[in-house]
Parts: sequence; C-alpha cells; structure tokens
Amino acid sequence: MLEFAILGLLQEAPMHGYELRKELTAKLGAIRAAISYGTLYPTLRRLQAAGWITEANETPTASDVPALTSRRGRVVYEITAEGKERFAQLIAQAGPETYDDTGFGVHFAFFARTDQATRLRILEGRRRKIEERREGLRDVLGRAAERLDAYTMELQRHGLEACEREVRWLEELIANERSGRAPTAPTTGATGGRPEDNSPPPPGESRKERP
Amino acid sequence: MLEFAILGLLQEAPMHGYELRKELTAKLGAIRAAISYGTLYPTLRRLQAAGWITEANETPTASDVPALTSRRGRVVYEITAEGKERFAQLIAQAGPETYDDTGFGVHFAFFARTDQATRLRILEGRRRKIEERREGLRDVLGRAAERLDAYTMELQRHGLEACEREVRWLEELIANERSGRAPTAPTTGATGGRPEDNSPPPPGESRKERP
DNA sequence: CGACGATGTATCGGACCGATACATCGTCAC
DNA sequence: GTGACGATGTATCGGTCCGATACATCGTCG
Repeated sequence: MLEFAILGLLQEAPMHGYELRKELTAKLGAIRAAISYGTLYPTLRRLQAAGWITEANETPTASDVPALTSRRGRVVYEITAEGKERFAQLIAQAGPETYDDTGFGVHFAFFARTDQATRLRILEGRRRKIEERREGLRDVLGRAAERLDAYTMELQRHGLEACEREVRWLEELIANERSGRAPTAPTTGATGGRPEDNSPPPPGESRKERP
Repeated sequence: MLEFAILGLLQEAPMHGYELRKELTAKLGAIRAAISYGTLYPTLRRLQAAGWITEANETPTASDVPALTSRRGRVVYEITAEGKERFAQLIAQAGPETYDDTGFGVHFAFFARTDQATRLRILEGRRRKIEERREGLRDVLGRAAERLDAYTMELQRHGLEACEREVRWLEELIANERSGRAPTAPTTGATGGRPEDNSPPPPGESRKERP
C-alpha cells in the first residue's frame, strides 16, 4: 500500500522522506493517520533497491559554497521509468485487497491517474464489500440482539449507519463515473463557464507519458 | 488490542480459538475485519504463558468413549483470576492509544465492563482526536484545495463528513453518560446475562440503568 | 462412497506502528 | 549574543497484526 502511494506521489514531484510524509498525510488524511518513519524509510530503500526510485542530487545553487563537511542532509528521491511501469501495473492488478478500508482509500486518492474502467471496477468492488459488511451488521443486530449489551449494540448501530452512508456515496460516484462526469459534480448542472481545473492529468483517459 | 479483546470475551464464557474468532467478529464487526489466526493463536499462547488464561479440559460427556487416539481437537481456554486483574488494569490504563479507530472501538465494545469515569474519559479523548482530524481535513480542503485533484478532494470531503457525524455521535453518548443513562436507551431491559455466567455482573462495578 | 463445506489448529514472511535517537536550522526571549 | 525551543530531517528496533498456506476432522447430500 505504502509502495503504491509513494510511487504515485513521486510522479508529481521529486521529494525527500520528510516531505513525502507530509504530502502523504495531506492526501490520505481522510483515511489513515500519518505514516510512520519506521515504515517509510525502509520502504524507500526497498523501492530504490528494486530500481523504481533513485536518489536525485539536489540542484546545487550556484551561490552555494561546497561545504567541506559532507552535506548529508535531505535525500531527494525521484521515480524512474520502471517505477512508473510498476505503478501502472499495481493499478491494473487492483483486486480484492483493494477493497478494504485502507487499500480502497489509497487507490481512490490516485484515481486521477487511473483509467475509468479500473475506477469503476474498484468502486463496485468496494461497494460490494461494504454491502457485505452491512448485511453482517444487520444480521447481528437482528438475530443476535439479545446476546449483546447496550454498548455493543450501539457500536453496531453506528457502524451500520456508516455502511449505509458509504454505499450511497459509492452509488453516486459510480453513477457519475458511468456518465463520464468528474466527481462531486452537483446534479444542478455546470452553470456555464467554470473552467476545468484539473492541474494533474485530466480525468478523461490516463495515458502513460513517454518521457 | 487483541489481548484486551480476548480477556474481555473469555470473561463471558470459556471458548476455543475458532469460537473466539467468531465471537470477536460478531462483537467487533463494526470496526474491523475478522481477526487473523496468524495473530490469534500466537496471542493465545502468549496469554497462557503469562498466566492470564488456562486450558480448560472440555467436559467429557458420560457417553463418550475415551478415545485411544488422543483427541487433540479443540483447545478450550478460560480466563484466570490474574487475567481478570490484567483486564481491569488495561481498562484503568486506557490512554491516548485508546483513541485511534481500532483501539477506541475495541474498548467501546467492552464498555459494559468499564466504570463510568473511564467510559467518559475514553469518549472525550476520542472526541478530541476526531475533532483534530476534522480540523486537519478542513485545513486541507480550505487552504490547499487548488493543489488537489477532484478525486482527492472528494475523498477528503467524505472523510470530513464522517468526522462531523462521529463527533455528533460522541456528543450524544457523552451527554447520556453524564446523565447516567445507558446508551441510546429506549428503556432496554436487563442486557441478557448468561445463566451460567458466574463472573461479576455484566454492568461491571458501575451502576448503569437507574430505574 | 466420495465430494464438499464447516470446523478446528497451526506456522511463516512481510507490512506497518510507536518509541527512540540524533543532528541541523531559524527564531525569539532574556 | 546566547541559549532554549520547535521545525526539519534521517534512521533503527521491537512488537503487533495480516494474508497465505497447510493439514486434519466431521456432517451431509448426491
């Protein structure tokens, strides 16, 4: 999961670890807490060993005095061609493991780099999974209610509500996706001239860039 | 976390691993997927080594022929006095780590065995944590909106809504807790204790429902 | 009688977390 | 000016938990 997120983020700009973590936290804040350095740094080295990212020497400012003491600070990473390939492969492979809470969230966060067919597949897989969870909760609340104390029942009730809400959300996204619109599109129409604001690649069709 | 849940469940009845997992799944279905056996069995052995649970010899039915082939099937565990102490200690220690999604959910599921003061402390800690997450999301959606693509923004928006909803839920629970009522209480009857349950009464040491 | 699904115990590699350590840099109070 | 402090920045270690896998028993139904 983290591997996927790193490869996705580094396609927007080269970064060092600390920066990566901040961007990651901003982008994934809705679904998970800040990533631990204890995971980040080992993963970065693993990705480097695999050849998917490389160290980029920081552009030295001309006015900079080449310090005698080796400036061993920030290590900036950038993605390689193989890394981009790997990222595309991870998207294409998106399977059942992509439907759990974290996996779905991370993939969703990079939907702007995902082709529409895959977006649809992921959204529907996620919906199915949530529907199953919802049915499980309904079962417990219905058939096993007398075995549960009031607190446990309240927890299930709250969880059930969250499931129903997410299913509705997914339905909306799926409908939008099928009609070719961008997400969040209010049904009240575009009201004229607001320009398309996709600074990253446009939502239409994601092609692999050839450098 | 798992240790806590196991100790809590085994206070309701002795169980073997498979059963434990099913009960765990039912009780915690709202907050996390089924526990992995790769975690469960090692944990059971750890708890046994610590003296918090013991193997209970399965009550042999009189009609049972004592099989020559050692019946090495189900291993039933039951909690010890030390285990109950440990559980109480884990509740009393409930600190910041109790406020993340999983930790909070598990503790909440055993609120019936938690005293009111601790319940209140946990609920308020959780609320604070969610409020912080909410503010973070608002910041990102406000100040950094133009840096995000439409999908990422939609994810944040959905996460923000979930935060707001949970805060309201927590407020309600806290208010109920302060007024001494049970959660969501529409005059629920006694939460069904099992007849063979010889352990302390379900509501723990705190007086719940005031008639 | 044999296939199949539920029950049941168990291990292994890997992902990820939380605590901890340490070093540099800018800023602001004293 | 200096020193405390918070931000930036890299790194490791122990421990928890997951997912895949293996294997054995039991009841049931074609």
